[in-house]
Amino acid sequence: MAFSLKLNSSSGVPYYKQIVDYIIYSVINGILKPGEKLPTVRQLAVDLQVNLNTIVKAYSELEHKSIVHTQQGTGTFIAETQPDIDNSEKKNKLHDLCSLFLDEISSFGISAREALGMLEKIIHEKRADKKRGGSHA
Amino acid sequence: MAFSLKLNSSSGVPYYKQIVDYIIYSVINGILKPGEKLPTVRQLAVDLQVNLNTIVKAYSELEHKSIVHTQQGTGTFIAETQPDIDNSEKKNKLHDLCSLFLDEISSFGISAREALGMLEKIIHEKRADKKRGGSHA
Amino acid sequence: MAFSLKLNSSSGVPYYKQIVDYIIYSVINGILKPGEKLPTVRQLAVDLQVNLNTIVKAYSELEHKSIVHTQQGTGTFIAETQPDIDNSEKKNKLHDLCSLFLDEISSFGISAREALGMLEKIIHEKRADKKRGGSHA
Amino acid sequence: MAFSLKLNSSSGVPYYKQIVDYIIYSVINGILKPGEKLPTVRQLAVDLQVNLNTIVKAYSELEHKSIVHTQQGTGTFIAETQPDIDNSEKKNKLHDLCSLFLDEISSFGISAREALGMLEKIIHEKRADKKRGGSHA
DNA sequence: GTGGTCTAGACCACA
DNA sequence: GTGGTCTAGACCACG
Repeated sequence: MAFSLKLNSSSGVPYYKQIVDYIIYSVINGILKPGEKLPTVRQLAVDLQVNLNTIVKAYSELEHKSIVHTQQGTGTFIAETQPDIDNSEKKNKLHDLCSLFLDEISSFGISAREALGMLEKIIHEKRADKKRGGSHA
Repeated sequence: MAFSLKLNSSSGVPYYKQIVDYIIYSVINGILKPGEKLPTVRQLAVDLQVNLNTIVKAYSELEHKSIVHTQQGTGTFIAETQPDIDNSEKKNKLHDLCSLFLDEISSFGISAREALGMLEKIIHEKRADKKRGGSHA
Repeated sequence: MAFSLKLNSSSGVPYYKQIVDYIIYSVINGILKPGEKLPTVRQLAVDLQVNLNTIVKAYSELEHKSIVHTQQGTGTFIAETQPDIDNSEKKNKLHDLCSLFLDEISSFGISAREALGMLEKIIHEKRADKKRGGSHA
Repeated sequence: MAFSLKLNSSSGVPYYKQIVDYIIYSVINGILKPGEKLPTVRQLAVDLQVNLNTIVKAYSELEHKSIVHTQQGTGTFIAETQPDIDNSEKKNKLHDLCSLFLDEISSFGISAREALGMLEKIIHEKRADKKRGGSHA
């Protein structure tokens, strides 16, 4: 079945990046599983109503990141082994990013409470977008 | 006087936006005070080693946001009345920062749920630090 | 009997070429002997879990190179006379392998000069090993 | 000045890859130096007589490999810090690749001497190609 | 002027 | 049918 993704043409985020982000998000959250076949480039182009090359670019990006694996003539698949940062390193990275984020917002006079609220709002919006999408076209 | 600003050429954030952000940040934090004169576009272009048009674009943005005020032939000044940095501008910045943060963590294979957990943990730790004395940042 | 061949889906080398190379390799090294019957295309397709057409293409290539010989309704056999594997075929293979090798080292930031030096060093070591007895690989 | 590169349309190697390979080769061999500006995508497209998008693809590949660095509106530059594998690791990698290469050729009944000859021939051809090119168009 | 993105449409290699 | 490459040409953001 097609993706539940609707491209946002007014956000300024390039289509190809929205597709990349959506697939990464889906892999992280177990919506797409290792080995699973992605839609063909042509099919997804039709579904999302964008040019074929835009999908090609998105899939290429994902291949560069080792998130998907392409076999010519066969299709594109979620990679069996996801490039997982080893656990302790991941935890460090997470801590650093979060710490940096809190520093940044505080330098703009924004409270942590406000930031958490905004984060939850954005996450919620993204989920809603994904649920909503797919019924168009 | 020159700014203490170093442009980051590898972050992907456009120069003009880095300049805008820096000046807003400085106003919020009292580093630049209402009525204070900003460097001329030419001077700042030389200091930051960027194209003149880049500074022009940054100053225009700031003028558009009513954060600075340009007097023909005299220069550019921080506006006497900072209308709503606390409202619309801060909210925009907050949204941008949060969105960027979510992008970043997802590119490291970290889920939003994990990040929120870590943020809350860090916030909690900081609070505890403050109560205990907070001298060791 | 089935081949001891595992197709590598991540190498970028097309399946049909991997099969061709494997059979040529087997003929050169006496694993497959002149007149010996190859698996049917159907059987090999099942064994290697690839599309039937992939085997057809591989066998065609081999037939074109006069390495195998197909008898309608009977099967495919290693040709009785291996005409010039030692000449044109070997030369092609040599060129391919060398070209691939140079690509690989350059993608690791290694210059051709360095590689040639290392090759000569290894060759020299192997010769010395052989003279001393050669029992340790 | 333009590159001394002539695209080979009959080799089967995609244009964009020939360009990537050429630039990597040039960086490794000090022909292009860190910080040096590459031709604009439009200029190179004219010089090599290929479509602009082909150059864009080549430069993108190089950016993915962290070999070049792009600043929108300014141009594309050889990265200041080349992604250098640390020295001991590089040496190990080199040894492994060479060893593997020698094993491979010997399994095809090719002698090391033949391989070295072919390698030198290919290297020589590549150099000649680069020298020859650029005078056309 | 510089790169970034997108469209429309074509031809080729592989399964 | 599947992805890979390439062309021609357009519009946008940045410097």
